[in-house]
Amino acid sequence: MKLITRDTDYAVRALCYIAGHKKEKVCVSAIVKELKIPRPFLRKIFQALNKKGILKSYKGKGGGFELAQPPENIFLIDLIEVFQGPLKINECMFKNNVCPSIALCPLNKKITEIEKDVSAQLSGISIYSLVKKGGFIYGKKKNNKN
Amino acid sequence: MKLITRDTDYAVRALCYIAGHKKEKVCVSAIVKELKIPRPFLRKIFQALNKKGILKSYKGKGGGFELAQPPENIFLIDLIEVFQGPLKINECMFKNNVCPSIALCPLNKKITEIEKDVSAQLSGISIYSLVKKGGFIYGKKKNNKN
DNA sequence: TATAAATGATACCATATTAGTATCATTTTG
DNA sequence: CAAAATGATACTAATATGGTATCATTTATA
Repeated sequence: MKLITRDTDYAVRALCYIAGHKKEKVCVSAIVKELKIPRPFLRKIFQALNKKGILKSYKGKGGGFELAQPPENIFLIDLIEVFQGPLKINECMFKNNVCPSIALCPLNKKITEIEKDVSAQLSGISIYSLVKKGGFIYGKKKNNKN
Repeated sequence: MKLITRDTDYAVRALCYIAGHKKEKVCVSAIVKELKIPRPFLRKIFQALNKKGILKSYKGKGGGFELAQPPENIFLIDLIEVFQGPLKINECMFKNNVCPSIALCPLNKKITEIEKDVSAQLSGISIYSLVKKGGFIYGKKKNNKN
């Protein structure tokens, strides 16, 4: 059972990478080289993040991406919601007319509590909080010939 | 994003149903009728629960299933693990040799904490705790001709 | 102004997971 | 022996996941 899928995963890593290159635009090719993410997949991911206002893109030669928001304001929960839709632990247990009432259902109540907890915790993990501790510092570009 | 899949869902409901019929064996057909779960699917689910020692089966005419353990001892986490494998929120973020070390990775650390929280909460929800509150009392069999 | 290097848009494809179905064998009661 | 139950197992359909592929557009710069 996965809470985080591959695209969310890659997005987190790539955003951390960009966050480590503060003043620079970073192009997909550079990240692909460094993080070994399949290039077209990362392009798709970045286009989504761009549309959602998490990345800002620059087209044309010398273009690339930068964070559209400070890394303190980009949270894991946001990325999960971009790629996996809204956090919703259970959505099918109560649809039939079998359970007397979703409002009264004790399971639904408990699951909803867990959901809120998880959501709160995921909302506390920012890109900044991941980068500052050092685990995701990927080193600056060396001699990039592409 | 789902934490609970359909089979786990059905299993919970069916076990609650059985728990409401304490002294009786309950056959698949009866549950199917009451809960509107697809019959062959529920059969598959019950065979899995039987193998895991959560249900006890009686073959032959007049046979059926009963709980192999008291409902106080059957927890949501157990059912999730039967049908969805072990709770593991993230398993792919750290496999490559990109991240310096999984032990140092701040994201892994935080995700692991969330994982433990969720697991603890799911371990606190027993079939009994769902049945006793009344939300899952499905009423006894009426005149069952199958 | 042509070309190279970047992203934008979009459609497609392969694999895995989820949600079942179908069938035949076996057991048990009557 | 027949009916009614589960056991075992294989198959199938739909959806989600993890990508590819292609062409269009923009921009810097030689």
